[in-house]
Formats: sequence, structure tokens, C-alpha cells
Amino acid sequence: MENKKRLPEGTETAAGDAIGFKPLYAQVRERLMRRLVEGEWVPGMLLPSEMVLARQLNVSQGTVRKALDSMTADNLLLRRQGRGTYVAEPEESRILFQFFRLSPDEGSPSFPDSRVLSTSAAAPTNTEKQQLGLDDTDEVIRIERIRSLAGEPILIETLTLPSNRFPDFDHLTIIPNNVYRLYSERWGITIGSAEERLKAIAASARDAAKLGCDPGEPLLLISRVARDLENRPVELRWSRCISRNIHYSVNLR
Amino acid sequence: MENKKRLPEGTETAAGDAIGFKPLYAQVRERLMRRLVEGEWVPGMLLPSEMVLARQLNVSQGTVRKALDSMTADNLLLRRQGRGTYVAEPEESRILFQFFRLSPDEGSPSFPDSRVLSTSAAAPTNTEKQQLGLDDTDEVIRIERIRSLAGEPILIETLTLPSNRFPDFDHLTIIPNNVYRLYSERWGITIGSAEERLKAIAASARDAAKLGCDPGEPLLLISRVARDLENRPVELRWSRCISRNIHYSVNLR
DNA sequence: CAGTGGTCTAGACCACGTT
DNA sequence: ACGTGGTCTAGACCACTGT
Repeated sequence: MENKKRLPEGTETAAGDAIGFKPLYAQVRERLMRRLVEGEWVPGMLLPSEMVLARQLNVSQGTVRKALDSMTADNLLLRRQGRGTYVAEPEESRILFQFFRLSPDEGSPSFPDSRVLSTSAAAPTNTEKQQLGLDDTDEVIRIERIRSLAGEPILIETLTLPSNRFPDFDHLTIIPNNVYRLYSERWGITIGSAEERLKAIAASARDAAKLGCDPGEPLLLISRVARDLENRPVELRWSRCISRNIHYSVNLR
Repeated sequence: MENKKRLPEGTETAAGDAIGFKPLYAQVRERLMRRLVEGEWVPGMLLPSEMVLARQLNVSQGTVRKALDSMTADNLLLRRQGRGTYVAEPEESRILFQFFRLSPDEGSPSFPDSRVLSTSAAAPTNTEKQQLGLDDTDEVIRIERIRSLAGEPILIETLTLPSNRFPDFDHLTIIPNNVYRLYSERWGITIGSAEERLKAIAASARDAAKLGCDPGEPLLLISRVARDLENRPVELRWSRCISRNIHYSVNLR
């Protein structure tokens, strides 16, 4: 029963290096992540079984399992007993659960409709440059849309995308409701995480007109930075929401 | 190498019962949770080592580890290599990280001061009865306080507690800033989780006066239901926050 | 040094889903 | 019947901590 030595491959350092060692399962996770990022495995695909991966990577099944479990915890994979391990898909139900935190005060959450007001290309603002990691030569795409629940407009939002990550965006004839599925299918960009900041603001005259509420009415402002699997920011989102009959929910554990 | 049969103890059912089996590690977790809930293990205490627990419970070390890992993931325990496993304490730094999601727009988050405006006992409202699971004979304690960051009042909040879970609350001379530590030390109640709902509202005349802002100014309303280790609701919190220079942050993963 | 949790392996059986 | 992931065990070595 030979015991494999820890050899962080690709990161050769001096022999006496006392720090910076990664557990084997973390190295396995990184290898599997690379296969996801590079598009070798696409959403919906069935992965090789644990035993096969273990032989491929020359580690034990238990170590592969620990890596797969960690990726499953991050909603990147889906495991089903008796069937296998699949690459997670950006379906509405999962997006709804993972990235959409608004629910009606009475009743269960559902995915809102959306109507695009405008799409345009522009030079990024300073904030956009900073949050998306762009420089002066870069360009962004801005999309403004209104989203409704049960026919009632509930929020107006602006999406900002870096043009270089979304080539030919302007060739699109329609922009679907579920943009994360679009990012995945059209450009192979998987949204893996996001940070949101919430504030209460007064409705601007413009937003009020679009939403059909009074100017100055309190709106919930949700600012999102969404990141891809390599943790690079790929979308800014700035939603202004009428929270009269709707709330944003958070679980603290 | 005998293989232990799964015998969900304490839940005897018909022999042919095909459903409702719990994995061993989940049963171990429940046993350990009972020792926490019943106060055998108190915050800060060093738990027996994995090997000792494994012998006590007649399972392998790996199974104990899976239970301990799961409790550590829920912030109930703290594990330190070389030292041991400790019961988590409600210190400010942990509360700040786990239960306090407000940060200044510029700078790092910190725990706000608080000044109590009033404490009173009363009959619960219908909402309170429903959310705390009380009936007509029960009574609640209400605390209203203002919290400040860097001298600036940022929010006013109302706490509602069921009197029967907090006997002699009115004997308290002072109510400390960190009430979760108070709940733990005085009544042995550990807050394990909470749900929050956020909305944007207009400041009432009364809140505006107390906070020193304009009536009608948009405020972030945060409604919290906090639960103990047995998942029973033990605190309602209704915070109205000036979010001009402050935001509520959420990570979506 | 001894003791702790952290990692890794190997092999077994179980529950589930497909064939 | 077969292959999958899920659970459980046992034993080994490593890294960290305090003596």
C-alpha cells in the first residue's frame, strides 16, 4: 500500500519549501476546474465515474470524491446516486434558487418576465472600469430592462457587460429572460458566484415613470457583481425594485 | 472487521420499514447536538478528541469526523489542528461575520454601539404570535434601541422576545451591545441561524426624529427571525437602517 | 515528545437507477 | 444484473500545538 507523496505539480519550488503545499484533493479540484473552464466538460454532460477519474489522476477514489463533493457544494456539479455526476446547468429553477432572492410577501417565488428597453455600447464609467477590471481602451454593453411578476412591473435594471468577453453581442435579435443561460450557451461563460449590495433609495423621476410608481418612492437598490468560474467579474447589475409587496430574503447560518 | 448495522436508535419501527433511515454520521450529529442543547457542552469548552468520541459512540473515527465537520460548517464548533475541537462562542468577531451584514460603503465592517430607548412587556401581536409560535396566554418583551457607527446613528431596531424563554429579563440593569452573548450566558440559548427579509420603506415621523433624518427618507427595513439550536424561533428583530453611506452585503454562491 | 486534527488510501457494503 | 454514488471502517502518515 504505497503512500503517494505530495507533489504540487506545475509549481516547482525549492526543495526545502515549507509552505504553500496544497492538499491532494485541492489539486484534483483545480484539475477538474480547468476541464470545466476550458469547455472540455459542458453543462449537462455526464462526467466519468469516480473510479475512472481516480485512475486517470492516479489518486484514490476517496480523494476524487472529496474534490467532487466540494464542487457540488459550490453548485458546479450535480450528483445523483445510481446515475452519475453531471455538470450543473443554468436552468431557471437553479438560477431562481441560487441567484434570485426576491419573493412575493405572500406566495412562492417565481421567475419574473422581462422586457428590454434599450441596448447600447459605450465607454465604461470609472466605477465600471474598476469593478470589471477594464482599462480606457475597453468598451461595455449596457442593457436596460423592466421585469414583471404576475403582470406587475417590479423592478428596472441595468446590466453592464465587458464587450471583449461577449463578442457580437449586438448581433442578437432577442435577449432572453434567463441571461445566464445565454452567457453559457453563446459564449461558454458560466456564472459561478456573485456579490450583492443592498440599499434603500428614492425612485428617480425616470425610474418612477418606467415603473409606474411615484417619484421619491423608496426602492430597494441591488448592486450585483457576477463572476465566472475563474472568479473574474463579467457582469454588473443595478436593480431598482419596488418592494411594496415583495422582499429580498437571506438565510444566515 | 464487523460491519455495524444501521439501527436508528430511539425510533423503533416495524421490521420491514423501508424508509426513514438516517446515515450513521447524521445520528452521531444528533447525539452531539443533544449534548450541546442540554448544556453538557458550553461555549468555549474543549470537546473530547475524535478517537474518544468514536469509542464512546461505538463508531469509527471517520464517522465522528463527518459529524464534527458538518457542525463546524454550521459555525457551531471550532476545530484547530493540534489543539482540539471547541464549542463556538458568540464573540463579537464571529457575530459580526455571521449575523451582521451591514458595512460602510468605504472601509471595513465593525460592530455598532447601541443605546436602549425602552424595554417593556406586552401581549404579542398576531404577527409576533405566528412568527414566535406563541398563543394568547403568552407574553413578549420588547426592546427598542438605536445603533451608531462612528458616532452616527445608523439604525433603530425593535427586538421581540418570548418572556417564557427569557425569565427575569426585566431584572436586568443593563442590556449589553452583543445580545447573543447575553442570551447564551444568562439563559443558555444559542442562536444558530436566522432568516432576514429586506424591503425599502419610507421613514416614519417617529423613526426620523429618533434617527435624525427626514421623514419619508428611504430606509432599509431588515426583518429577522432568529432561531436556537433546535430551530425554534426565539427573537424577532425589526431594524430600520439609514443606508446612505452603508450597505447590506450578500454573497451568492 | 505525545496528542490533536488533517489528509490519503483501500476495501467493503448499501441504496438507487438503468438495462 | 450491473454500475453509480453514498456510507462506513481501518490504518497510515502529515502538520500543528503544547510540554
